[in-house]
Amino acid sequence: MSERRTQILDAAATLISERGFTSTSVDDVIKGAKLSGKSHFYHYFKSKEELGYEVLNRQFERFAERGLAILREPMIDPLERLSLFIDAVVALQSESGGRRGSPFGNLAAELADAHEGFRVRIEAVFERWASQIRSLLWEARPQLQDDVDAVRLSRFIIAALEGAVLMTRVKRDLSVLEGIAADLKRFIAMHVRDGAAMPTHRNLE
Amino acid sequence: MSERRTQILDAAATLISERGFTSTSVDDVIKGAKLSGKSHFYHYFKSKEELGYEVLNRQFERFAERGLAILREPMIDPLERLSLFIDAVVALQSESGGRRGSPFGNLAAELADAHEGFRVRIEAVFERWASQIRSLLWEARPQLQDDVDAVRLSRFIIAALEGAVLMTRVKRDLSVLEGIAADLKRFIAMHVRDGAAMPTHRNLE
DNA sequence: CGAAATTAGGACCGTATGGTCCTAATCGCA
DNA sequence: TGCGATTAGGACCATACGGTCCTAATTTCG
Repeated sequence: MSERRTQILDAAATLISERGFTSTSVDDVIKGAKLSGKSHFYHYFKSKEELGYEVLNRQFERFAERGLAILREPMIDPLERLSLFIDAVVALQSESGGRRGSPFGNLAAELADAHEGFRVRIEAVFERWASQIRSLLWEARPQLQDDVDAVRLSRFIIAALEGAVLMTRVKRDLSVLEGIAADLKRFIAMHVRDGAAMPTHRNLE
Repeated sequence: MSERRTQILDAAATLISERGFTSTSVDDVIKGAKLSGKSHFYHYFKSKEELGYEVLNRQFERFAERGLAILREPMIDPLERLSLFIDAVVALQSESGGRRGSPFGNLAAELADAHEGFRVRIEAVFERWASQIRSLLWEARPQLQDDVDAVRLSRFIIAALEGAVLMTRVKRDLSVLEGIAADLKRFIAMHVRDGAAMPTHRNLE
């Protein structure tokens, strides 16, 4: 992957997460990536749409590395991992100072109804995310109550986090996300088997 | 309020909730409301922005009448009301066949970072919504545990619902929302005082 | 009736959009 | 040395955007 390409993708990612896909023009991206002109851009991408798809992919990869990876840490108790993952989402959001939503939630709200190509790709992103959580819940099965529905619980976690990021952005107040994250942990703890010991009690309580 | 005006507002509300504010052009609204031309439109609204504000207001009023009103029903137990309200959100979403998100969540994701005027108005909407839930929780105080934080819980409920609507739209599957709504009720039930009887057990369990 | 509000319809403007095409300079590398 | 990939930069295009202005017909209502 050429350096210029990633430069363009990075600039586009920033712009899209700030203004949305539709409101980000190709000329904006060119300016942001300091390209010489349109032909320079179209040398690397065949259309703005394709750029958008690649940006989404990279955002997910980045999230997979910096967020979802925690869900697979082999040396940590699964439920503790889940709690650390929630912390990581809060931390990632803090980086942008509470501004800027989840890149997935943003694109979802903007394009889910209007653009089938994006909708399908965003759906795939959420599915991969949910699947990671499901695996973790499966692993934590001995500590969980028998009737825990991993599919439903994983969806609930994602929805709560996405909704929390959205509200945090609207209120411009990070403590909104922190509060919801804490409540979400309590909700998860609700599914723990009575006899099972809670991991470290640092994060889930 | 003249009939034409509401006609324009209704057409705009539909278009905006389908394609977002930015992607809805004044010409689209004119077509949708069957106006004769631009001057006809600008006879009623001084700008597209102002139209957007009024649409948002109307969406909230509609939501207040068809949704939030349930939270204030005087003859029903407060927690039961909360449960019925969640059902109402699901029902409202069903009307659009799972498509179309919350008009607030949509605008929030699209404009919260980009347009301060909208951000402030959307924040006010969420605040009024949260305040209704807080009142209800205050009313339900005797049935709730002492340490229930009404501010936090109300935010959690809204975030979960907004996130749920978003995911439902992406997956084009209403059962996602139904599942999250059910889990949300269980989370609320978690805050009920041990001794207190659950209302009808029909909705909260 | 007559004035005011509403409807109708079109011309126009400056700006921005995604995208194409073309020429020429520079670069890495075999 | 020479070839292909990259960089540079500009002209151009059809379309769309929000918004203004103007004229004239029609309706509403005191």
